[in-house]
Amino acid sequence: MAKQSCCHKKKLRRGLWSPEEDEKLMNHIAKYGHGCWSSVPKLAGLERCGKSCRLRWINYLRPDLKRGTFSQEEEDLIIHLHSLLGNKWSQIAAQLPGRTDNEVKNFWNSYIKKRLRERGIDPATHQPLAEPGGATATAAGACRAVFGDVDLIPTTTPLQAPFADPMPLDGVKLPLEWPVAGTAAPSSSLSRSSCYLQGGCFDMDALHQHCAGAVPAPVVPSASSSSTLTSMAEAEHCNTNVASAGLPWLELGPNAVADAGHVDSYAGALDELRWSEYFDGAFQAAVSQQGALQAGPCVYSGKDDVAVHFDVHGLSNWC
DNA sequence: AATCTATCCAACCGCTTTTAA
DNA sequence: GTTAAAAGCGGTTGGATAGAT
Repeated sequence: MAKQSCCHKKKLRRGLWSPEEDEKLMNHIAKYGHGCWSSVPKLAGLERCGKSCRLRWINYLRPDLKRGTFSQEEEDLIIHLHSLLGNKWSQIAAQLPGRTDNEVKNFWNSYIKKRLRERGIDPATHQPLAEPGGATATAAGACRAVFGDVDLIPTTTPLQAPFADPMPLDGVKLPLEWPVAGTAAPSSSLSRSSCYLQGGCFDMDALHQHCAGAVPAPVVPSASSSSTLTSMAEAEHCNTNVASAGLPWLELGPNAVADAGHVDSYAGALDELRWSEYFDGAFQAAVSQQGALQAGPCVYSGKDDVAVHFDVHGLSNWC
């Protein structure tokens, strides 16, 4: 027997949110925080289930959402993280300040997947698609993802965290003109606000201290916002001057040993490889050039036996 | 102008994990 | 240790809209 959702059980309202509902929810959270989500609809005067309220807040009403089109950097980062993490949308979104897992997932499914296929890359495996009559690249787990053996190496310019100034909950005034269904939030009201309701955001103060050369402060990872990786990138930005021949904030490097000099030591052409090149076909050339280096079928793998254990939170150990 | 098709994305569903009693 | 509730997550659906015919 199919289980009915909580909304069905209680005959609650479903579907798109009206501006009035949005306003009720925003007003409630601005005043009291969300607390226990299951009690929010009742307290806010909404005929919705708590789950629906939570989703609406996380995916649309949260003041720290960026919205709008994804930048090239964001796109590249999503692809890279997907190659490492798979469909862990929440973890991927956590590295993209102001983006939600739902947004990233939709972007992936509607745009990136298609684009990768156009470039002859299997979005599921990040390997070249099988050529008709040619060798398949996905031979039964013979290889990890295309970027399976590389690490994210934060370099000179991290993705910009959109909120420089933490906004404490006390006294928070959410602009009521934003966002209503179908309208984009005015950037002025969103870009510098960071909602710390329920302690759900990363600690920019700690980050700034970190950047200023203070004792590295633990940056609290959070599912609702950017966490360690971005923080790491920013820290790197502040403390070191890592030459970046590729993306300004990201380089490819070997996975196994994340030592300071590993970029230089990474074999041949890979250390100059950029995502744009990857998409523009140079990727294919790099594959052929690297052919002699690679014993296995992995396109980017120079160390076939080194398993990848990518732990986003573990990246804090890099500091 | 009308209809069809493709695309995008907000929201839902159901499962898993975490937390509290 | 057990159980129930809450929260989190990823997959999927369906409505709105843009573009093509």
